[in-house]
Amino acid sequence: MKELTKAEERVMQILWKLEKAFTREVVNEFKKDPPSYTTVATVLTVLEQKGFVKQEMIGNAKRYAPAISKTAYSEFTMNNVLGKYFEGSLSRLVSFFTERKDLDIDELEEIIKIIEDKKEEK
Amino acid sequence: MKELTKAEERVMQILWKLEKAFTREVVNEFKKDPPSYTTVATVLTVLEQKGFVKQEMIGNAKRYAPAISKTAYSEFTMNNVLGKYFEGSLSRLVSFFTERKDLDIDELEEIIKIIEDKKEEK
DNA sequence: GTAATTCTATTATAAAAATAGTAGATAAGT
DNA sequence: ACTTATCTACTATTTTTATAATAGAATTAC
Repeated sequence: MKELTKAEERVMQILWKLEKAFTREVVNEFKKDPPSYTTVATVLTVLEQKGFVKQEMIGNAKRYAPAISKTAYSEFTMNNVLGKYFEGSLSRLVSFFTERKDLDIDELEEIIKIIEDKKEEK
Repeated sequence: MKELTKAEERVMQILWKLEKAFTREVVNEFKKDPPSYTTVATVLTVLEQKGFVKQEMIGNAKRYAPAISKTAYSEFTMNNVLGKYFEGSLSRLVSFFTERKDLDIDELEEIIKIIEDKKEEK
């Protein structure tokens, strides 16, 4: 998988949210400084060429949908980040966060619960 | 803080590792397909303009060092990723990993320990 | 059924990123 | 001292990304 560019990523985030959308709908999701319709159309075309979205014709218009799930792309991104900044270790990442962020008790317990549950499974 | 471009990031990773380095040394760290000396020199100049590195003259050569720590940049990057893919929630991220990755018991326990320790503190 | 609107496809332009060559200064080897 | 190598500064080129205009097909509104 290749990395999304900024413009592409913005559009993908919208598509992941809407699940299916016409170009017009994607444009409308930009709250402020919406790019022009044709700009979005171009980005969608590129995304299709790159295999990130698929499209189907509805009447004369194309409706786009993600061809790659947000989850799959998240994993790709996280593996990159994890590899580059945490030597591929999740515990290092967690450690980093507990040091740098002021997490509240609830969040800490939530994490423990998640991990404990996983441990049970094994 | 602004995001590093790919080429910039590759150079920064080397500088973070070496802590201090002359252009030549940075070039030599590229294992395969090393870019030309002048390419690296240009990237370093840009990094300096952007404030990511600082430099000092040693004889007639510049020795570069990170002006921004890997930790600080990691945090910046993680906040971006966390915001975009995990609604800013660390527990969601951890949950994601435990679902998708086959973490071994040791790693799981390591994480619990980290979190428990933090909980103690509070 | 004609005018206005809405699409896509094609092409264009601009901006940013990546890569590197050249010139001139400096240093080093012998 | 003079040749060779090294380094920076400046400039140039190419590639990629971002943005959008234009033209023409299709659709909709009246």
